[in-house]
Amino acid sequence: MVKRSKEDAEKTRERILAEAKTLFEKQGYAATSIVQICEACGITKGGLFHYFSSKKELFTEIWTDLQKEMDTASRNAAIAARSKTDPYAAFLAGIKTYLDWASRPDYQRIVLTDGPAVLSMSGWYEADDELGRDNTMAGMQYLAKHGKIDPELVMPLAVLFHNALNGAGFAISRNSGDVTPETAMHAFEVMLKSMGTR
Amino acid sequence: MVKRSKEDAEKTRERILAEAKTLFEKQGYAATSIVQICEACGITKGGLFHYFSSKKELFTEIWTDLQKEMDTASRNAAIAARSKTDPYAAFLAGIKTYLDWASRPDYQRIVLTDGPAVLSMSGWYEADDELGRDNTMAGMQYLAKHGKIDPELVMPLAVLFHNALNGAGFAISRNSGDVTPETAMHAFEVMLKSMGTR
DNA sequence: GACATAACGTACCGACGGTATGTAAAAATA
DNA sequence: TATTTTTACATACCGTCGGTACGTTATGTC
Repeated sequence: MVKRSKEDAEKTRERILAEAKTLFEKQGYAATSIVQICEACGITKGGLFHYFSSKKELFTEIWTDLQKEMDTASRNAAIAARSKTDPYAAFLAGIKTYLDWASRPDYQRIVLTDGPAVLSMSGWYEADDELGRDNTMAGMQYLAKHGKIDPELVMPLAVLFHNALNGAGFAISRNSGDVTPETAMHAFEVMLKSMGTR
Repeated sequence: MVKRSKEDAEKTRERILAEAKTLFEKQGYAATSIVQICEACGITKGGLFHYFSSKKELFTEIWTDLQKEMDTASRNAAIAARSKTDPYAAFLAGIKTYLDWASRPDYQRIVLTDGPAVLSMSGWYEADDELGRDNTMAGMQYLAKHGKIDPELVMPLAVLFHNALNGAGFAISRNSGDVTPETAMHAFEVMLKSMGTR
């Protein structure tokens, strides 16, 4: 068993991604070694480095996959919830989906906790901007278009709202009692709608 | 020169903390080695481990110091800005101070970026809760006391606002144009005061 | 002045991320 | 079908890392 077919090779690659993701989620990036990942996959380091040129690159792909999954999920939820009667419906549906994701342990650990440190902050923010913040941006632009907020504030408000959500995800997963997906969602709705009624 | 006096020892300890902080800020926690810190201090590993039992412990102390500094700074700013005419003044002054800190490179890298990964998220949140969120909690409680928001939402709203600020700090330091300390502050003020006018 | 202790230095260890190289089977080529 | 090239790994090795064990000597204490 020294060489597999192309199909098997693809499976090996996905196996590495899956096992690495599990270990990164459970132990964190730094505490997870490459050999540990290899053992979980039944291969050796030579095999892993054939597919990924570094531990960081492997992590980055896992990170990106998670972000893209979340992005399409919340985008789809927003589209599905579009309504002519309730202008906030789509935005809030996207938010709700994001909150669900942000309270998931894998998203928590990989994207929110380890991501910034591993991708050295700038890289994290670049990608996080492009993906996660689109939804909040759209929401804010909607409010601006309807004269609810100053157009100059679209960007900073989107940043504020987006990170408010990130933090809510943290608090929820911590499960310290006072913050649940429901209360967070409710609080966010209050926050958002107050903006529109001024 | 194998043994210094107690005064010198204290200086050595502070020297380690200072040099380590500089390196952690510039290169990040993972990319900074203990020997590198030692070289910057003019000592060897034996010396460093005499004061700090692990790299993580050293980092934790630097992290805690930074957080405490920021906390007292924003607390003092809030107290100094207290006003009978403007109920938001104290709260906003605290916020402003926090925004200033959150846009500092050392606070950025050490507390916001590397902190969660190194302190494994739960530890980060514990301390961050006790320190950084007190101010926002107080602000929300003020609003609740005056009937502006549902008391049940004090906690989740504090979480949302607190993390909105964290994110604003990131965006500011990234300096991508649209978000500056001024616009962020303005946006935050709008956000906060909308809550009170409903 | 004897003695314990504090403040380091020195030497070493296992584990880590990464590289260089080997190898056999699959795929491409003819 | 025979030959060549490439793919999919395994093996062996390297420098560096965080951490430990232990040594050494000046300092404080009685």
